[in-house]
Amino acid sequence: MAKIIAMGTGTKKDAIIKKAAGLFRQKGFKASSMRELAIKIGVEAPSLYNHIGSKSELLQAICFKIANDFTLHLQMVEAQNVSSIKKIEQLIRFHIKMMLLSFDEVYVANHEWKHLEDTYLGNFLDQRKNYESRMVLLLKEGINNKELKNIHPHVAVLTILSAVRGLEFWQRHKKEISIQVLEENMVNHLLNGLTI
Amino acid sequence: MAKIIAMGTGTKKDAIIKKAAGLFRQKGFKASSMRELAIKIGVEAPSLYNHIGSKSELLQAICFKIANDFTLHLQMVEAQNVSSIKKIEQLIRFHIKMMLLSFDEVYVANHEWKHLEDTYLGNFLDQRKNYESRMVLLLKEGINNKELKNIHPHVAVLTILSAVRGLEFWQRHKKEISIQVLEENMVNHLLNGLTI
DNA sequence: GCAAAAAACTAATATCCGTTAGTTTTGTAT
DNA sequence: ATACAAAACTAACGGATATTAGTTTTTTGC
Repeated sequence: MAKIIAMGTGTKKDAIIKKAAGLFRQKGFKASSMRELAIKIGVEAPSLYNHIGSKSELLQAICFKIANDFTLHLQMVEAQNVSSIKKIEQLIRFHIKMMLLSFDEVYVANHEWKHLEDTYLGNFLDQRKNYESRMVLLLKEGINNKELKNIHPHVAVLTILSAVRGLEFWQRHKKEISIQVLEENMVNHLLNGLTI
Repeated sequence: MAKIIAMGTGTKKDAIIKKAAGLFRQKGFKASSMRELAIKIGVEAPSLYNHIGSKSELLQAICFKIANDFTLHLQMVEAQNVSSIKKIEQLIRFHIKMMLLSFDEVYVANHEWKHLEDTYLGNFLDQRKNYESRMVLLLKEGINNKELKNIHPHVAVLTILSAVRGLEFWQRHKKEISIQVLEENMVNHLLNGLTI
């Protein structure tokens, strides 16, 4: 019947992964069936296997693409010669942008990584842990430089990462709040607090 | 074989719900099977149906119990005659306590509500929305009273709720960080920020 | 101790799932 | 036009799932 790849660039596999991200986000990995995915693409389920190896492979592709994006960005920020506070601000803004530009993928990486196969699961969690640790280092640096209060850096990282992750709920309020307002408010809140 | 209810108070159904919360948190609702749950309880799967109506009912019980706890607490706080900032602080501390004391249940309510049946799903989301709105009102009150900066109250609520929800990750760092340190740091961060 | 009720068990059903096998259609390069 | 490759299709399989029916065991109240 119809060809999978509609137009533009990117392989057919990429098109499937993109649709899978949308489906997995909406229904969850386990509750998403290959038959459903096939319908979304306009094809019978077995036809998908001409392009992909397995359902699991789709989840892997999504999770590791996102993990890689964040790791690469962190590397770039670390190499800069600016204040710790500027570095942290950049990380926050990048998280916000990623959540807005690659919502489905980030959401899936955040929520469905549990269902990665064991070997990939370990790898994924290691990458997360590593990212977190390096972010703690940045916070410690800021505390030592007296740029930041003497807070518990690990808790602060937890708070920041959780807050930006929560932007997934912002999708509900898209119409009421612009990206700019959102970004400035959240950065300001996380860095400077609520109190006067 | 063995009887389901081991000891102490609470009906047999309660015992099943409690174990279900643990299983659903660990594996996710869809990936959790009634057979697995039965094993955890030490019984054959069909025996569960002497005490519960369906798998879905378990999820409903968990989600609405938690939603109710939060709504009741909010009601109590609203009725108090204290500053807005004190009220918000109480909410934050309650979220932290709930996350630590009823981890499985809160986690499931936060992550698995998607799989509620349609009629319950709407009800659940309404309750969440209502909670959020009333929290926004508290923030607005604080801004009007000049207790708080002139931030966007909706974004601030989003940030706070996301940050406390992120305490689920704290389970990984239980040994390194005490509850008290965690609570004081997070409250301070969310209210007063990181910068000096 | 005995009857009634509660709760366990075994067996089975219908449904859905990811995936494979084998075949046919479609697209492409000469 | 034709041969080859890519990608679609249909049919089907083996396994897992929630749940029901029917039966037996266990507990409880007197």
